[in-house]
Amino acid sequence: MDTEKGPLGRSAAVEYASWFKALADPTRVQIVSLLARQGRPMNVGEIVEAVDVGQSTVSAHLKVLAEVRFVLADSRGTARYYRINDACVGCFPSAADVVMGRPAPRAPTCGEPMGDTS
Amino acid sequence: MDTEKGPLGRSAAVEYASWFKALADPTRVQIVSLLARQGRPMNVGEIVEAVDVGQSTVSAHLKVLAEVRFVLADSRGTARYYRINDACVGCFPSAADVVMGRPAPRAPTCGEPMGDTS
DNA sequence: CTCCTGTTTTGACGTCCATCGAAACAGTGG
DNA sequence: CCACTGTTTCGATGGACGTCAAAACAGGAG
Repeated sequence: MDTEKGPLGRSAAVEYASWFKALADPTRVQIVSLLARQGRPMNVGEIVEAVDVGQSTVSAHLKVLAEVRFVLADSRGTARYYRINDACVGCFPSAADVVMGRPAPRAPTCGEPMGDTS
Repeated sequence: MDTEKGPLGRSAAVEYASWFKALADPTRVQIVSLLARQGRPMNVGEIVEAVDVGQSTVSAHLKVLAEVRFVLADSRGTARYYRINDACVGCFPSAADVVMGRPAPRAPTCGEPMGDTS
């Protein structure tokens, strides 16, 4: 459970860093926050209207976020609906706790909702 | 308090992203976690021994972390002691909560411990 | 003043990233 | 089959990042 006083293992640090990196861009923060607050699936066009970058850029960001499982995709017809991964809503702040040297009291376990197990 | 359903304002997103970006590197995650767990000031040499990159690299990372106020520096003699910023221990996970569309129940307010108000 | 130790800064190198416009792809409807 | 709409992928461009070795800086001891 990694309760040592030393540094995080390199592999754990790599994984946590990959999560933070997914949110290391303002546009991606906006997208995730938008999907989390709306709490409903949104298609790419809707998202593009909310953040002021081009549509292909939004698509690229969504790809990044989906690869880390922050968002999940659902194809309906020609459109693609993205929604937030509810597991991450609890899990990601826990990661912040761990890095900050706290126990993670919110999400008991995290399975592997964000791990790159695609 | 930003309780809207729309996206985060661009400026807020930029600020949050800058915090996440500070932890978007494995070595920096290790450093922060090390300082948090040790709970005591450590000089650069100690930190270098815990993470396996060169010393100038550690120094560069510490500079990044200090700019975002994740760590604080204290010069004693020729050595420089870095310690975790306790405000961030509570504040940063709250940021994760906000982005994830949650109220931030842990840190009542955050002053401006990490803001670039230097 | 001169060495020594601990740290930051500089310069360089290779890699990754955000963004855009244009092109390719995929369903849907005429 | 063809047009249309929503989305992804491609190619390019400019900028930022992580890392290192070497050089510059600073405080303390002889």
